[in-house]
Formats: sequence, C-alpha cells, structure tokens
Amino acid sequence: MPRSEFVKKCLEVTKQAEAGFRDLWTRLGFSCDWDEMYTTIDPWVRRISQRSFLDLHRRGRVYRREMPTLWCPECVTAVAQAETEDRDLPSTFHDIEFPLPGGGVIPIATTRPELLPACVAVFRNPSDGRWMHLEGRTARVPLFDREVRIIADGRVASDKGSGLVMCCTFGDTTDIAWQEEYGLDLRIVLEKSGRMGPLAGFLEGMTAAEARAEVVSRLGASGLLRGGRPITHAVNVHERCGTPLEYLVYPQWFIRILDMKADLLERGAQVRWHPPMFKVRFDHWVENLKWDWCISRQRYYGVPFPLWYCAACGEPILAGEDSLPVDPLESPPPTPCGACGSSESVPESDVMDTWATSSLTPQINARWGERDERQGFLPMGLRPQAHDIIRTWAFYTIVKAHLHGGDIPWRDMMISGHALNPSREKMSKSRGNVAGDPLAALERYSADELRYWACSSRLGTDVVFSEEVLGLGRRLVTKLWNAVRFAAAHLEDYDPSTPAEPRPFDRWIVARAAAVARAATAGMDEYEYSVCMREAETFFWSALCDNYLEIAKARLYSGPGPRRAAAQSALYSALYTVLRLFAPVLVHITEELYQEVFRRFEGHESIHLAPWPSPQEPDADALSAGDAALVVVEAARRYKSEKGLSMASTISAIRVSGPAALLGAVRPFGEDLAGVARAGRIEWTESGDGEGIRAEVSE
RNA sequence: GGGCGAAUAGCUCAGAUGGUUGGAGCGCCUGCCUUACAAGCAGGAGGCCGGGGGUUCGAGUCCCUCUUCGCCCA
Repeated sequence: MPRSEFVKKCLEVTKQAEAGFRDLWTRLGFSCDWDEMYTTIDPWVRRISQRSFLDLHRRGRVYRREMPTLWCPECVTAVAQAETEDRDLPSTFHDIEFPLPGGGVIPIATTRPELLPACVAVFRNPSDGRWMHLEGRTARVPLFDREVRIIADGRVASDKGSGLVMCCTFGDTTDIAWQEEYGLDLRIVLEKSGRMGPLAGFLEGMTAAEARAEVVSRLGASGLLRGGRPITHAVNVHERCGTPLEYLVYPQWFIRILDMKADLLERGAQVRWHPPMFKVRFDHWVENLKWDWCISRQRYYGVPFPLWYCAACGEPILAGEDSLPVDPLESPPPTPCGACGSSESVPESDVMDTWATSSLTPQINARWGERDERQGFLPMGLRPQAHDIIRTWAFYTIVKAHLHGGDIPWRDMMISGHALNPSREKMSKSRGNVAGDPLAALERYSADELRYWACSSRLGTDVVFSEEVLGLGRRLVTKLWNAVRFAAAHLEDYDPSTPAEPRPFDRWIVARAAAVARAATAGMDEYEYSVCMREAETFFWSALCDNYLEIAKARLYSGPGPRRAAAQSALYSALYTVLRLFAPVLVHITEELYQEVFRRFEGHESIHLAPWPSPQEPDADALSAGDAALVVVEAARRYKSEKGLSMASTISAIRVSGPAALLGAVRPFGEDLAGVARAGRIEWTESGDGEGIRAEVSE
C-alpha cells in the first residue's frame, strides 16, 4: 500500500475518532470552536510542517548525520524513547576472561556475550584499586582476537561484576556516550533484520539469542568462561511487544538546539508558568540537554521530509515551497541536483517525528505562511497541558516559536496534573490500569459531576479518581437545583427596578458574595479553578443556604412589602453571583438554572456569555456585623439541638450581651434574628469591653 | 544516580508574606419531618501537622537531615 493510500485510511479513521471526540467533548461541556479542528495529517497542516522544515533548513538549523537509534528487532522499526519501558527480566551474568597481550587474563562480567564481536574497548573505574595496573594497557577480545584499549572512566560501577566492563557498538547508552567521547571504532554487528551481520564472523545470520548461546558454548569449550550467575535486571523494551531494544546506527535529521540554551531559557522566562514551579522543570531540561533534536523517524506514517537525495553525490534536494505538501516517495524532485547536476534521485523515506508537527500548534492556528494567514495571532494567549510533556510539547513549541518567529509561542502556561486510579497510579491505556473511562463514567455520572471531580485538586497536582468526590459533585448539583427552585418561587414578582432598602443581613450576604467573588477571581486569574470552586461552594452551602436562606424565609413569606422586596433583591444578587462563579465548572446545571430564572432579568443569551462577577470591594462593616450577629443564631440552634427540639420550635427570649459598639452593630439584626430563632423577644445587655457577642436562650 | 513534588483528623484535602485554643467535606456519635432540599438540617467527638535536629520571644509554615510515596529523567 503506498503511503498516500495509507494516509487516506488514517484520515478515515481520524474522521471517526474526531466524531467520537466531538461527541464526548460536547457532552462534557467543553467550549470549543469546532471550525478550528485540525489533525496533524491534514494536507494544510502537513504543508505548514514541511514549511517549518524548509525554513529551518534555510536558516542553517538542520543537519543530517549518523546516530545510534533505538531499534526493535521484533517489529523491525525504529522506536522513540517515549515508546519504551523498563522491565525486570531474568538474564545471566557471564564471567568472561579477556587475555592480556603480555600474559594473564582479566575477568569481565556481561549479560551480552553475543556482542563480543562488537567490543571496541574495556573500561575500568579510575578509583578502583584492583585494576590500577591496567593503566595504558590493552586486552584481547576472546574468540575474535582483536586488541582493544583499556580506558578509565568514572561511569564504571566498581561494585558490579569484576569492576571491568566491555564497551560494544552498542550495548547501552553508556556505550554510545563512550564511543562518542573516546572516538572508539564503530563495529556494528547487529543488522536491521535483527540478525548478526558480517562483522560478527562465525555468528553471521544468527539472531541475538542464537548468537549468545553459540558464544557461551564456544567460550566454555576454550576455557575462557569462568561461570555465570542468574540475575534479574531492568531491560529497556519496546512497550508494544516487550522485545529488548537494540541500538542501530542510522542517518538522522537533527535541529541544532544545543547552541541556544541561553535563548531558550530566556524564552522560558518570558512565559508565565502556572503553577510557577513547573518552570524549574523546563529550565533543568534545557540546562541538561545533551543532544540536538532528532526529528527523523524510520516509520511509514507521518509527515514526510520534503526532500530527495542525489543518487550520484548524495546531496539533499529540497522541495519547492509551492509543491507542499509533498511526498517524495510519490513525486519527483523539482530540480536536478544543485551540487553535481545529476537528475537521478532517491526519495527520503523517513518521516518527521510527531513533535516536529505538534510543536507548531500556534503556527497552525495562525495559518502560518498560508494564503489565509491570520495576523496578530502570535504569540497566543494560553497553552494548557499536563506536566508530563513539558520537555516535549512545551519545550519543542518554545523552540519552534523562537526559531521561526523570534518570540514566545504563548504568554501563559497552564500545567495540569493527571488522573490517577484509586491505587494512585497514573492511568494510561497502555498500562491497562484505567479505572475511570470517561465514557463509561458518563453513563453513571453527569458531566457536571465529572467536571466537579476533575476540578477538585489544585492546578498541577494529580487527581485521584474517586467515586466519593463524584458523589459530592452530585450532592452539590442537587443542592443548587433545590436552592434555585426555592428562590425562583419567591422571585416570581421580583422587580429589580424598584430597589428596596436592604436590611443588615441583606447587606451581609451581598458583601459575603462580593468577598467570595474577589477570592474566586483571584484564583481564576492564576488559572486556579479549584480555588474558585472551593470559595463558591463554601459560600453557597454555608453562608447562603444554611444561614441566609433560613434568615430570609421569615421576610420572604411575609407577603408583599419592603421587608420582602429587600430579601428578594439580596437573594437574587447573591445567587446570581455564585451561579456565575460555578458556571465554568458546573456548566450544565448553571446554564439550566440561568435560563429558567435569571435570563429574563439579565438578558444574556447564556450564563457562559454573561459577564464575570465584578470583584468589588466588600462592605467590611456589613461583613463583621453579620458575622457577629450569627453568634445569636448559633446559640439558638445549639440550645434546641441540645434539648432535642425541632429547629421550628419557639423560644421565648434570647439574651444577647456584648460591648456597646458591637452590640450597637448587631442590634439592627434583631428582627431577622428573632425571626430565624423563633424567639419571642431579644434582650440586649451591654457587657464589658474586650468580649465578643454572647447569646443565651432564656426560657 | 539526578530533578521536581507530596506526607496535616479513620478517608480525601484546605491551610499567602512565621503570630491567639490548626479548618472543610466524607465517615462516626447525638438529635431534628424546619412551608427548597432527610441525597437535608443542627449539635458533637476525633489531630505530639511523617521522624530528628536547628533558627526565632514564637514554627504545620523557614533551614538542615532522615524515612516513605508519586512523577519525570539518566
């Protein structure tokens, strides 16, 4: 199947997946502009991705060279670091004797005897006293009879095996580093097919496992094997098939970034990180970069490199800007070789790493270089993403914005955590430990309840999937429904145009709402949705429902008049404020309640289009006086509770005492206090200064 | 091995810039049909703030160290 046809199939699958996502996201209440959807394999996105490559090539930022690559011999493909995982596998630690040219032998322990033909050096730790005498000497590789240097390097673990290790092409990442640093030979014995090649001599044609057995057997026969110990060690395997990965050397395309760490750190500093601690991760990642960015992948599917190679001299021939997107496997190059003039060419069959395209999200949204390019889109406002891909998505996006536009890609970063399963592990499909499939959960919990759960933890921290928290969400949604239903019944005749003189408790609840709106807004300014939710929830449940509604009832039921009108006004205002604070999270219930009760007064098409509550300065006197007055309510409730009485039961009197100033502030609450406590009368007594309000029920 | 984070009531978590007796919800106990909600309401019990040092008049909060856990990287 040609790649173009495969891409077509992928686009079909993408269509279905897209429909699925759209359905799920709509149900979850995401606010998306569905006209702005794109996939990395869309023709115009492929074009922007290839344009990016050409632009970087023009700027001298890309180069090609041979590099060790992770390779899966089972799947016969290169794999990315992100597709690997460590597994503890049983193996055997073989002790092999390497003869020394001047006589004698040194023991080397290895789990990879089949790599003997690839051995290019022996390493010792410079501080290991046992092997000081090997300074400057050489050793002979058994069976293959080659002489290799013995080199001292601090990375050798003295406590493992004999303290001597062999360095092969390539056993592990340390071998790669040593090869690079000490300019060691490249002896590639394992080929793409997963079988041993000509350099492996008598092992040629065998798989790694077969070769290992053969080497062990021959070493045994020649008396160079001292023995072996079974061990279990961590092996880097392909996550799909579990096959231990090998390193192959293959030409790769790179974007040069090591020379601009300082610039990248500066760009990182220009972005506002929420929460700020994640900037440190970015900084450390940049500071510790060891390699340039390898963007080529030996895979079938992906955005192709827009280039061919001259068959005669090997020089790359780049596609013309007007031919993008181009697949060199299916189109000829635009010109003969610019270097030697040959018209014979070989297409580049590699594709670009997915991050090479995903790093262009801002440019894609801005239609960078397209006919319908959007001006003023860059830098964009916000990148929301999770913390696991700071070193990939965030980092590469910053790299590209810096290289292409000399700017940051966006002004704000909002870094969220992960969903953990009840055992506190990160849930992922490949690990098979997903406890809360969102679609399945939607069958049992509403979108608002799920959103409530998702917003229950602070920004940047992981959130454990919890039926309990989902239940709390359900409780809150129900409570909102009931409270607004109650309010609606008392707002039938509410007339905002004739303002009533507010009573002290009316001022109190409105001031409380203002204080909460301020705190919630401050949270939202830092993208701390959980702070907004917590503030709104505490206010709604405790201040508004448990206290104000109970207090206002007496007046609300009292029939038309200024007493009732004042309660209506405060109730309406406080409820509308808190409803808007809940709206970003509890998207559905707040919209429903808005439409039913508030829309006819406010006129906005949706609560999600209504203005955010303006964070006004709360009336501090109204707040403190109301808080003090609540002491009286609490006293009445405690009294009734202790006597086992209904809260509806009446009491004859409450004696309230306190310092003159405070008592004076609380006195205006008297009517409401008597009403909510069902007290016949309230007796006010001045007491000495320095005490708060005290209240006592007198029978 | 390195980086980052976490450790507070039985459970899940809040606790700027150090400052009186450390909070919430769930769970638990005791009551209450109260003209929105019993999926509710009121009251209550429950905490050497992971261990050990240190700074300070004063530490859950700042510093050092150890332990355990999570994520990322090598």
